[in-house]
Amino acid sequence: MPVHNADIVAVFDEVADLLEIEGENRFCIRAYRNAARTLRDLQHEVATMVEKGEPLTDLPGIGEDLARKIKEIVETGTTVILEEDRKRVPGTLTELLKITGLGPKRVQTLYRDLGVRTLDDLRKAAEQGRIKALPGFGDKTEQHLLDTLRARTGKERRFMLAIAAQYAEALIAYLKEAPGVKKVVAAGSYRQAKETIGDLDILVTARTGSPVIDRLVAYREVGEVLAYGTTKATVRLICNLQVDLRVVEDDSYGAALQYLTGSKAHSIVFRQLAQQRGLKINEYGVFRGEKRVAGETEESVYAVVGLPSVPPELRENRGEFEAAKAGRLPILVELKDLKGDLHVHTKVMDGRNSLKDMALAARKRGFEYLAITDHSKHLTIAKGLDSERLLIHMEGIEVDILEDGSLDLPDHVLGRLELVVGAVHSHFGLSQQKQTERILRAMDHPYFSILAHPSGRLIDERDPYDVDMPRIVRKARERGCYLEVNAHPERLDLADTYCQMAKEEGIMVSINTDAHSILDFENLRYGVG
DNA sequence: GCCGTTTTCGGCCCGACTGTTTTCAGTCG
Repeated sequence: MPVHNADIVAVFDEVADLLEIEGENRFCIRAYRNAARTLRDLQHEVATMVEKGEPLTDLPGIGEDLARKIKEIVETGTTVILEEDRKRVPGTLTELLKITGLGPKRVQTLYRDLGVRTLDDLRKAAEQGRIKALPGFGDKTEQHLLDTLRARTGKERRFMLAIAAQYAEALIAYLKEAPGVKKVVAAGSYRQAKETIGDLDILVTARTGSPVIDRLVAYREVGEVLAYGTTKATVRLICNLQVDLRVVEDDSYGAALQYLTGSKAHSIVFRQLAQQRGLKINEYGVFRGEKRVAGETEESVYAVVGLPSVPPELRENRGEFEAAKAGRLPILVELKDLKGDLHVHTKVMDGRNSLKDMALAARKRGFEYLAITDHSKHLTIAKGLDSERLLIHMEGIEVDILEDGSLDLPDHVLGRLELVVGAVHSHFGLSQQKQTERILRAMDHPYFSILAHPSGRLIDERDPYDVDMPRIVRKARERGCYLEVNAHPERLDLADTYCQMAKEEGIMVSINTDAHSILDFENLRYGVG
């Protein structure tokens, strides 16, 4: 059975969880987590490296010991240390860690004193009132566990960026009206323009005594207040989106924004860099001893470690530090850079607006070009249209890639088009090899221009089909065709890490809306993100 | 368990809030 990076990540994460419950050395635990993170971000299969005998210790956070364990997992699917851990403590305890309020220490207590091994055990113990008597637990904790377990019916929902934006923008406008407030800005994964966000992090700068936290708690959309202090508060909106609010003085704005934006992996490395220079960095500023040396702006915070400010979207510890150090930070694409859209539909097929409406809307945005790319399978129906209308319509096409990788239209038709956008709309369940071969074959077609929504995923709804994306990327380079970043909030593929790969391979990506109405042009901001 | 412009040993990001305490551990981000 082939062992994927995700399998090794799962083993390392479980080892880390179990060691933590056992109260082992926390730095040893962190080493497993760091290694898991490295493998999670890796763009190629580590099993292949093992096969080729490439040194795994070149990977960050992988030393002699973990390299050996990776080999062991690749060969046997597991590692002796995990199996031994499982003998000492039940593996099912890791699921308890996912409950908010339960960390390793409390899980250990629950297991040791009450024999709780599973979520079901936990629920029973709570219902019997046996938890509140444990040391470090109490009435409130037990009640919280009961509430959480009841509410927890398999929903660990993340919000699509476009959905979160609606809540974020309204809330920010509302908070700005609190007396004494200076700046209100969304940080976290929202500011990083991730595809989905787990919660919304809001940073506020305000003069001392501003009632902005009270204003948040009084917001009409707040369903539950989870934490409520003088500098931070956490609430859950009725829509279930969790909001973390943090308030600092205005001269800490840069430090707090940097701190709250993350990602976690980026922040850890960043603080280490500061530490190496004898500096301490926190959300209030950068300090040498007691003296604050920076913090008003993000630029000032990055400058103390000798780096230019890294754009939020790049803060992933995936090479941005090296790039910043070498003065090679990329200039990011911005919305205003877009000159056109190469994938839109009209009401001739399944769109809502006419070709003319779409063209006028595009012109209004300042676009220089627009490709009308209605669907191919419907085009056969369009034979009934008069030839003049058909010809007007024949500028571009979104042609189906059929199961065998052939295109859904004959060459003499495709050859007359300016642009052929190919896409998979069927047979999502093929094996990785078949799916990959299918798409590669389609890309080999002489008229093929752009591979649309290359992974086929619908966020929250449909997983990507199983495809060897690095091969697709290399094929695009070989064939001189392009890959799409579909700006629809549910798609947003090509995904970020593969965009980076495309860039490194020198392949252009086309940010397209796949618009089915003039309103959909607004989605371009998410594609750019 | 990893790692090195201070290091092959001795470090490893940092602070707020909650609940249970009676000065703080645990958890979270």
